[in-house]
Amino acid sequence: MANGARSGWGPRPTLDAVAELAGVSRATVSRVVNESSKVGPEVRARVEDAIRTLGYVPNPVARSLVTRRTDAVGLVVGEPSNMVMTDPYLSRLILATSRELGDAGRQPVLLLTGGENDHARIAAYLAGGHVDGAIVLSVHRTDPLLPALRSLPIPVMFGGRPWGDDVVAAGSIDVDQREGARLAVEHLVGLGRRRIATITGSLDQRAAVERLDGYQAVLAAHRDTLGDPDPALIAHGDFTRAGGERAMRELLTRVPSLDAVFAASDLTAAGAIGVLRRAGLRVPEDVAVIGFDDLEEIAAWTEPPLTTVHQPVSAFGRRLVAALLEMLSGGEPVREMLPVRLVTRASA
Amino acid sequence: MANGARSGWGPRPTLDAVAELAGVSRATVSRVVNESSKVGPEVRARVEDAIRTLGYVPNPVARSLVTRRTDAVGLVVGEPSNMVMTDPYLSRLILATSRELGDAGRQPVLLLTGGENDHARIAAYLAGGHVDGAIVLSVHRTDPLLPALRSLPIPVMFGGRPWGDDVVAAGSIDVDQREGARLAVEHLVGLGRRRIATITGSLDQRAAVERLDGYQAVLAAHRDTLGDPDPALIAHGDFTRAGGERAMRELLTRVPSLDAVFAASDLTAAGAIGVLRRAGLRVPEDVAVIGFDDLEEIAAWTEPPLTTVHQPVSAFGRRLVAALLEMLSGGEPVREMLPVRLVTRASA
DNA sequence: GCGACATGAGAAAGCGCTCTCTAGGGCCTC
DNA sequence: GAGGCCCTAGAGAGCGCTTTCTCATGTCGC
Repeated sequence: MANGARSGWGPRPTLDAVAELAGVSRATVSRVVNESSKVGPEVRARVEDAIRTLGYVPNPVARSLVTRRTDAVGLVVGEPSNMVMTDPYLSRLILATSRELGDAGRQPVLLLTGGENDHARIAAYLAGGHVDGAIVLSVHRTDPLLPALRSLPIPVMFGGRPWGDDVVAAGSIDVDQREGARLAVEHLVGLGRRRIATITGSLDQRAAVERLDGYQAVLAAHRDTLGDPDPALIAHGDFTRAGGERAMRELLTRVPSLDAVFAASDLTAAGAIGVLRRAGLRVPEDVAVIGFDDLEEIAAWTEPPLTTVHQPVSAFGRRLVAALLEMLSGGEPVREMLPVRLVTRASA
Repeated sequence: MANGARSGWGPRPTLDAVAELAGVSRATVSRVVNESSKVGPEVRARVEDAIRTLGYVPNPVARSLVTRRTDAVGLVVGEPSNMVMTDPYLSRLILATSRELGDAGRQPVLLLTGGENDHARIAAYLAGGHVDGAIVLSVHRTDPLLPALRSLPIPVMFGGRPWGDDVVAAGSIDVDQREGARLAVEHLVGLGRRRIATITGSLDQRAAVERLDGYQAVLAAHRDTLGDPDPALIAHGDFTRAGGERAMRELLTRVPSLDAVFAASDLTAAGAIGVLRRAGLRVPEDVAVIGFDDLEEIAAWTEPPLTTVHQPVSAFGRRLVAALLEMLSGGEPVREMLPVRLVTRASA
């Protein structure tokens, strides 16, 4: 009925049907389906025949009612209402993780937070036994889902450490954001740049804060040559291109003499480069620019190609899934930091 | 056990527990949970109390075993092995559809085809009663999943008409690809351009073929002013930026005199513009360029901003979901074509 | 050649929920 | 004031599967 009235959508054959056709008991069919070794070759063949002629497919719902597992994993994506689409890095991470789950025989169930009462629905979904565990990507500090995630009755892995992860009995994998920022800014210092600005990401995401931290750490470390850090060199973006443009314009107004910019994302960097060029400044001659992410679609195609901090997207997804699987089989929550590296192209 | 040994992951309270605490029968609790009207206010209150103190959450698995519905919908994305990430249009469509499903109280289950035996796993998943219906996006002609999709025991909606949709008992929504191409190329003709080239998308996707069709139709219609269509003006891309660059270089070699390009995607157009400018050609003065998709992140940020065919992403998702819901409640499969429009910016 | 033992297959008890069917009041009607 | 109704709540039968427990074989050792 829920399936409507179309032909071909009828009820599917059950275990009993197969059992009857094969002249065995339900239990035996179940054993065959689940590849238990305790079935004689002849009986097994008979059952397999029956399965084939009936086109039997086990009902996963009935199965998971008794096995208490669904082989599905929630993929929760914190989405600041309108912006998830805009972030190619996040898209890639989602897909990498999702593929990784598929390879592990787990069905990824994508859950986007963002709508009105979404977080309630999602929390209920997660708590309701629909999935064996969850992987959470890109939660924002203000996400109303966050409290619920802390007390979920299933294992949870965070991609990117959540705020206050010290109290969460969940694992997390993160890219070494601080180190990435450090590499980038050190590179700029090494290039002889003296007035190094930065455009941050949305500071309600921890990654943005840590990239800013890394930037500030380098500046502090080179206080002798660079002088006291100038707050005017910090402009706030939001990881987007438009945000990068806006911030770059601000910076240019405030500190026309700047000679380098460390942007919190490739998109931001691309926006910044656009503004710089339109302002008649040459990249990298007048202003060196470094991004963060190393997204093929962007970094390699800016003019000039972008020097940027490479984030290991596939490895990220892989580790996330591996760690969750460990937790699912009783292991302790994993905390891990993935290395980054600087990819030097033409922009710095 | 599947949940490991961590505290707090224990068994959840069942309907019986609630019933016992409230001093009523299971049936009554079920009625309260499902908001049946047949429960007296006093009893209802008692049950609600019990639910609250126990923190009861219904087990969806058990429920759907009897109701025969899961309230989940499969979101199948045909992924040419490595490339889904690269297509921002597809990402947006996925997310729009997914959000739309969420708003309709249906849980989107993202299924990416692409891996080795993925199609078998996915077909089994879809046929296995995990979801009530499916929405299929971006299937390629050679996708091994396609045959399986044709004979699924559940309602299916295709986003973008699949190859040979005439024989599929499924619905489809598509953007009017031909018309979009027609608008674009007519615009170029109207601008007085005479040697109008095109860069196609992957021709194993129907959208690419139809955009090419539209292009050819306009050229044929203007044969009197444009002369006989020149096959050298058609170069093959794959919707990506790199593909656009490659194709543009070919075109420039083959037909240096071209004065306009219709690209099958914004990404492709962006690539083409890059090549043109590096070749010392001005856009749009020397060569006018039109894209397809109208993705904010790209179209508005090329230099010059891109004239392009706008695809209604949100409406696409909305209609797709609405049509599937209709089928789920017994309606006939919907076939529909969404209108497109040309967005004129600076590149043509 | 008899008991001890694997080994393969069946019977049956659920998993947690929904939903029909049934029973018991209270209230209305005549 | 008795019969009939409606309304509420309980009993119980499954949904399709897994899994223990049990039993009937066939096999081996001594």
